[in-house]
Amino acid sequence: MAVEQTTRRVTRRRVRTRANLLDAAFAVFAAKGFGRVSIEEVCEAAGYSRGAFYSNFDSLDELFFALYRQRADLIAEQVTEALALDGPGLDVPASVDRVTEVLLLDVDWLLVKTDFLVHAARDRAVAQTLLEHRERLRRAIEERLARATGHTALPAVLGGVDGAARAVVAAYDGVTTQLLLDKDIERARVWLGQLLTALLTDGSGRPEQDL
Amino acid sequence: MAVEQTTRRVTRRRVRTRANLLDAAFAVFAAKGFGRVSIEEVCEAAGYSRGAFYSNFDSLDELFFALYRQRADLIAEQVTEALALDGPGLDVPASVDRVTEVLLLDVDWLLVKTDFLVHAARDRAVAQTLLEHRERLRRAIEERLARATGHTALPAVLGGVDGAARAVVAAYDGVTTQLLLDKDIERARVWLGQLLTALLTDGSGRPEQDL
DNA sequence: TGTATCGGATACATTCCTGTATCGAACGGA
DNA sequence: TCCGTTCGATACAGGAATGTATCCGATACA
Repeated sequence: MAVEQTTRRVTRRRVRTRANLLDAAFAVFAAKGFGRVSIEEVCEAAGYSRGAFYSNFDSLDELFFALYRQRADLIAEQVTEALALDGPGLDVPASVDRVTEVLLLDVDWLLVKTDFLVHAARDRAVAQTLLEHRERLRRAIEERLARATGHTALPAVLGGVDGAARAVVAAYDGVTTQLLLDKDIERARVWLGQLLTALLTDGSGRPEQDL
Repeated sequence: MAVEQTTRRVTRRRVRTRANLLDAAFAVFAAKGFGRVSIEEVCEAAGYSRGAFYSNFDSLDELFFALYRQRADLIAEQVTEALALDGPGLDVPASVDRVTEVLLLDVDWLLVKTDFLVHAARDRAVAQTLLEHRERLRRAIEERLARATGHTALPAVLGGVDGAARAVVAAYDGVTTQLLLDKDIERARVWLGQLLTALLTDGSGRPEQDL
């Protein structure tokens, strides 16, 4: 953290500045990619000088990390909420619609998240953070699926609720990759729905909706 | 391209230099990520001065592009070959083993490829190249699956051989994402096998091996 | 409202990287 | 082997980004 001290009077101005810097960073990172952005650019976009930056962060890496945490937490909450909404039956299309509303809506977030992925792939500590975020999401899915068992059967190949949840995440990641290239959100949404239906049904051709 | 001229005597030395630069770039990009690499670093790793670089490329972007094409072509060939090998029956585990031997073996390649993905996600022209590469692979898979129909049935939800091939690619992408974080190749391989089995069987619980 | 502290602007030194221009050595063809 | 061409090393100038030190206006709190 920038400026260590046992006690520190944190003013409102500081909080605002920090938030503005993070917001500006998000926009700039999304547009140009983390690797092509300088501290100055972020400051300029936020309407501050570099003095403000160094007063709040030690490096661009630290800011990126903070940015990721902020948004990832937000999204994890939203997804958990969205999954908690519906009843015990597993209405795949409805759930997918609601969740993708959160997860696939904002291509900018996908861009930044992928930047963060390649960043994490080269740094154990950062990777750990990302893995934890992913696990939180997977857990939420797992619980959702668990509530549905008894009502519906999952395909055996994946090995229980745990495997099924992993499969959902993998499908999401797979669809994301394609989406980053063709930028066709609607297509991605439909496609994810199909994939999940294929993965979460026993394959009798009868999707397990509303059972 | 660097140094345009209608006719040009290309010496062997030049070819060697170019190849060395590309190889060095691959190593450096894999280790540090495209965004954190300077032209000088690539040259140093290759044992050349910057003069050699500018004689062969105009920018780091151009080199990156050339590097991607080179490796992507190689891999597309290998995958096509691997898929052409076996008979008309669809032996999912065997095919997966053989293909992942090529696709998931080299984490360095996955790192570079993902760097290229985020690069492409922000540049239409580059994205086009990546999409073409992906389509080549998808076609190879499609043909493989087509040869298997009549012997085996695919789940209807995905909508024919086309959809099934897309699903295979998505599964691969999904597993790749996780692999980049946990670096566990064996796990990834097993996991991809399970996913594909789940996706490509009619879900009766009976994988369509050796039919 | 007064005052001590905090936050951010500004200016500066520095480092790193880029791109170009030039030159000698290596190369290939005869 | 000789010669014209090509390749890559070296030196240089310019620019861009970084991090720090300093200062003044803003802010919290009594």
